[in-house]
Order: sequence, then C-alpha cells, then structure tokens
Amino acid sequence: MQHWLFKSEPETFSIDDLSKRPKQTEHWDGVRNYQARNMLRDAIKKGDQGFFYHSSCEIPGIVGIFEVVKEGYGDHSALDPESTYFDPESTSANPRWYMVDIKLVKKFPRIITLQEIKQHPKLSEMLITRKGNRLSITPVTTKEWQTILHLAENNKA
DNA sequence: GCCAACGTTGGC
DNA sequence: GCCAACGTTGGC
Repeated sequence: MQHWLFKSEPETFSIDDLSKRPKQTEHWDGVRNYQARNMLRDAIKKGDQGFFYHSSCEIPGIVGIFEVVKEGYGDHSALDPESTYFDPESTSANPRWYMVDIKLVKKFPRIITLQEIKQHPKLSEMLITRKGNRLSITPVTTKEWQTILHLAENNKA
C-alpha cells in the first residue's frame, strides 16, 4: 500500500465537507496538472491511504486521513462546459484528466501544521515543505506516514 | 525546439 | 497583498 498527500483549499473543499458527503465519500476532481494526473491515473490504487492537507488558509497543515475507494477514471468535470474545470480537448472515450474517489477515514484531533512538519527532523524532507512546490498530489514515504500518525495520536507537538 | 511572457499556486 | 516558484503557452 502506498501513501499520498492531497492538497485542498478548505474554502473550496475541506475535510469537514468530506465528512458531510454521503458515505463520507467524494470524487477528487479538478486536477489539471500532468504530473498529478499521472499519479491519479497510474499509481494511486484502491486501498491506498493519504493525508488530507489544507492549503492557502490561516493554518496550512494535515488535518486527517482518507482512503482511496475507487481508482483513477475520467474526470467528468472536464466534459462539462459549465464547469471551471472544462477542457474541450478531453472526451469520455479518451479522457485527458483523471480522478479517484476518496472516503474519510478520520479527522485528526488537531492540525499537524506545515510549520511543525518543517521543524520536525523526520519530516523536513517532505515534498510539501519545499518552497514553490505546487503539486496538489504528492507521495508520502512510510516513515513520514508513521511519524505523522504518531504526532496526531499523541495530540502534541 | 527555444525561451520570454504569462498565469497560477500557496506561504507568509 | 506580495512575491517566489514553476507549469504552460505561443511566437519565432
């Protein structure tokens, strides 16, 4: 099983929004970056888990865990002319963009903040800490995954 | 196929 | 709101 980190702006879609969805499940649409697309299409598997990260907000950081419940399939928002994610080059037969379905596993009792991640010796190499890193989906190593779980469960920095 | 201009992301 | 980083676009 592999681990991932998905970024979302909480004003657009937060972990609380996910928790309110039917079955606490939602499709992760709107990714329009080829590197992230390739991960959605090829690398992210059913059963993989990931961190839900809040970006562009007051306290950016990891707020919980999700599980992938459906592997990559065509992002239908690219087919909708009304959508901000519309892409006339994408078709249902030959989709340019992909999405997965995710289900909430748990919301952490506290935010594991970006500041804390940067300061932690075992986490300072995470892709999320790199200045200018704008990839909305990044892989997380097993060691990083376990370190963050430990931080969240101990409920302290 | 180079590269400047432009747009977007996202922390601060 | 500023600005650095970086992906994308388009002229040549």
